[in-house]
Amino acid sequence: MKSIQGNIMSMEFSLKPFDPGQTFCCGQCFRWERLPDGSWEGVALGRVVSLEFSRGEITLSGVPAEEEQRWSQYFDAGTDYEKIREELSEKDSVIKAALETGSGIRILRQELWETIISFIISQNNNIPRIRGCIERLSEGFGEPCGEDHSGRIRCSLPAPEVLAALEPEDLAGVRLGYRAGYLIRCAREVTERGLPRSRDELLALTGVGPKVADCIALFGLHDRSRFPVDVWVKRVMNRLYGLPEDDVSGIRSFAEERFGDLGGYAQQYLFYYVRETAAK
DNA sequence: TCGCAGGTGGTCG
DNA sequence: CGACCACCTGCG
Repeated sequence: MKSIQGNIMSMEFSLKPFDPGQTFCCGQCFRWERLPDGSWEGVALGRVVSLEFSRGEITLSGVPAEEEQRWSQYFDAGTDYEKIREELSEKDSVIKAALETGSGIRILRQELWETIISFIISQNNNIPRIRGCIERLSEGFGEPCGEDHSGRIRCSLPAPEVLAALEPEDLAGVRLGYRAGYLIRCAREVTERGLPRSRDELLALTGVGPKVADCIALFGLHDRSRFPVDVWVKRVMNRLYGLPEDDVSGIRSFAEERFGDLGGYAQQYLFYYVRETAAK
């Protein structure tokens, strides 16, 4: 266990465009939350960090200065969002409206193994429960990362070798349901074969089908052309583009045709757009 | 009570 | 190959 005692450090870097609420709530991550004072707290890259944002400047607390590079990369600082947004806005009026609503979205560069676990858990599941599962799994089997605002010790997700050595019964308390078996088998496959490096290698893992593979490829392998089609995307593609909801391959090929290499960004804007405008 | 939630694996035809 | 369908869990 690494000690972060007496290491209460912070760093600042600029990011434009950026909106933490939009970025953390567009479906890509599960371990960031808004605190009552309006700041954000997250567990990522092996640390518990708090984030404040104003006037284009991010202030990150709980991170040593020498990790600045790592964290600006996590927030995708090297990508020109103005250019991407400009290019996408020329495609059609639907994506243009979505770009307005989610003007501060960025696609985080998350750790691969974390995205694998997270999106296997996400299948046939809802967001509050996904978050709960990830917390219980971390707390029970991960490594301590630090204290959060309430003084609770937060942990990383367990490494592949740790999960590989478990049996589904060991994970009963995490309440993953049938996904516990998927996770353990997947961890064993990763321990044997190494981490996946392509969508095809992802699809060869237990618990990873087309949708989950696209999410992991997009968020964990940083393949920005992937366009994950989940129920929300089906909904928005039907409502706004008139495509049949049950034809996933039709939606995929439409997206590829329309958005090309920028499919991943388009998906995030559309996902956020439909969630924001969801007539509950 | 029952369907549904950010799907997938297994089994049929 | 494509169409079904069971599946843990928790909530409305």
